[in-house]
Amino acid sequence: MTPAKQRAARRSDALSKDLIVATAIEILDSEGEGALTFRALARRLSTGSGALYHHVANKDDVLRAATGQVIASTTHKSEHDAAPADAIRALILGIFDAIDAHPWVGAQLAREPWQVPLLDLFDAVAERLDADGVAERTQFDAASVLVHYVLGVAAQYAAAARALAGGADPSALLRAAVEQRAGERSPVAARLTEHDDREQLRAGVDLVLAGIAALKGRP
Amino acid sequence: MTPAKQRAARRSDALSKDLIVATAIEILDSEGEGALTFRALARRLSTGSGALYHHVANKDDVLRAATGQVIASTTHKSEHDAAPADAIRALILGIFDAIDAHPWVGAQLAREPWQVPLLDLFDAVAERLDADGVAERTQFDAASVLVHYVLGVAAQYAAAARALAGGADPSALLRAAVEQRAGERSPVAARLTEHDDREQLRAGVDLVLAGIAALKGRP
DNA sequence: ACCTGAACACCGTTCAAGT
DNA sequence: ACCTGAACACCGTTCAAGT
Repeated sequence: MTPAKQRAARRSDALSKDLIVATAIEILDSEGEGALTFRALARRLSTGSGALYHHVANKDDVLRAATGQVIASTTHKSEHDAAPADAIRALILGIFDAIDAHPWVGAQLAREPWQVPLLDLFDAVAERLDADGVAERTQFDAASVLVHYVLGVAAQYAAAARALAGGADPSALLRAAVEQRAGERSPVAARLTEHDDREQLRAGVDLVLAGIAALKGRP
Repeated sequence: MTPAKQRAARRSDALSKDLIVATAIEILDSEGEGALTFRALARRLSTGSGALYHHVANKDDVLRAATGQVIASTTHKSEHDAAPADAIRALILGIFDAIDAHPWVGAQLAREPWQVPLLDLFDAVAERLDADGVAERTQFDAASVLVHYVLGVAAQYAAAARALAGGADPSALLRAAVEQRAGERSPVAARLTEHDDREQLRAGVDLVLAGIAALKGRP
């Protein structure tokens, strides 16, 4: 009996793209971005690394699918009865929470933007603003700011997770960078070392929402 | 005469971190992110790959220094007499222009955020708002949104440049992704395929500036 | 058709040996 | 002190050989 047959007999899960992607998510979540290799995938699946290429195109294909799965599961939870501002806050914070739970998603979103899940987010944001009577041009501008904003936060979060996995303390590194600068005055950036990322994201979204309201003509 | 001696005699440029970083920027600009290897660097510098480690810690060190050099050169051009809104627009668009000229900078900023140049940008934005009488909390929120926003744009831009270098047409890929979705209505995202990135960034910055003005209590 | 696993063409980094 | 370049420990991907 070959290993592949053993696996199929034991768990009734023949090798497939879904199984490969699910296993990739397991590895990424438990051991981090650096641990995802085709050799590690093949070992966990009790197969040869070459076998994977019968079901996925390449490593990017696996990462894209894994990211899509995580993001899609958050966007779908969008509530349709909430006020537009609340709905948008929930959408953006939902992306943050997904990245908080799976930091590698942040790195992948920054590496390959405009994947389908992000387009869905873009449209979901625009749709809420449309329902609120916001001009189409402002819908587009706002969606662009919010999606790129959370993309930037995602990238930063993933970098911090990588530093943490590498044994470094990201907040100590940030503190060191803040102090290293020749900057004499205006130490606003120093506050970066003491804020809560999720609360900061919410405050940023509120600032954008204030801008939308202002352009709508009501304070 | 060793190759190193020949190089030194010919151009009076002994191996140094500055020379290594300058050569790395040459490679990144002319051949893209994928072409920067220690072997390629060593070849251009007529030395052995091991010699580089006498002057730089590792590849990240080279990329960090190269990115810092590009970003620092744009932030320094900040005008001190312009209106706060104009100054902020100039700062953010300056980052965009740097990334437009050197797409690999976008990838590196997304990979290792909170490098010193970004902290400088953060402070520069906050300082302009401070001079304009904006509350400190709003200064911080606005700087956070604007810096992360341009970071997200940077990541997307770098990904598009990578796709282009790989022989693909990024805008065609985006169009395909837009059409691939099951999305029935609200095709706002479809407009992504026809906008100008720089103009869109400017519009997004204006939206944030409108939010700042609204929170300041004037329309 | 699918799997196997050695082989290929790369990486970043190290290190004994030179000067 | 600095340089050299082979060697090490990895990658993603391919492919002849099997079932």
